[in-house]
Amino acid sequence: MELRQLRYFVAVAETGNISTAAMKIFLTQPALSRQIKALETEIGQCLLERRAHSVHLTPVGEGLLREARELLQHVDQVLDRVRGAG
Amino acid sequence: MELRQLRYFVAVAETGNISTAAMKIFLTQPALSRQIKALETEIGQCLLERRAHSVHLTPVGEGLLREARELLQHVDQVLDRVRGAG
DNA sequence: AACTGTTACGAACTTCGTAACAATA
DNA sequence: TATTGTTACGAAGTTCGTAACAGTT
Repeated sequence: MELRQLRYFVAVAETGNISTAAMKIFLTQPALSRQIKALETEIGQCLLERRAHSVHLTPVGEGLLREARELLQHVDQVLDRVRGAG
Repeated sequence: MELRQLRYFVAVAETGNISTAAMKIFLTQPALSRQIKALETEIGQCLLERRAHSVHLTPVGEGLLREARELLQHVDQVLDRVRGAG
């Protein structure tokens, strides 16, 4: 699991739509779609219900969204602390 | 900052020696040396004092070691929870 | 001389973007 | 038909290993 994938997933979850999320993070739809799928494969769980004009988080996806946000905040904390330690 | 780099850094910190750490994680010395240096560059802080037959953590490095361990535990927690959520 | 870490360069791997496709309103 | 997500394939970027180097005991 890579931090990049978690950041991508959060973007999709917040947008509810892969295309728009891809634009927000300066990526193309296919690249984003692939990374989300890779994350699902590694976790072994379905994170999104693919619908016609949007994607909807599964319960597992909702859980991961909360966890991912906390984890990414944690990463930022670490960076801030270490950079400030100089 | 990548999780991979944090894992590499923890390995070096625990071993006190890049060569041995590299073997433990099935990597070569140059690859490990580069990634540690890249981490230092990104953080903007020196993490290791390079000595003759070993490396020694700077105070900043000691701090990052604690933070990195916590963060990597956090990552494992997230994976366990999400995988168990199925 | 034997051990450490670093730098240079080409190979392997991963991710990316474009193009073509499938599905739904 | 217009919008969405997915799959295929070659290009770009990153990491890796080998080789050559520099420093310390």
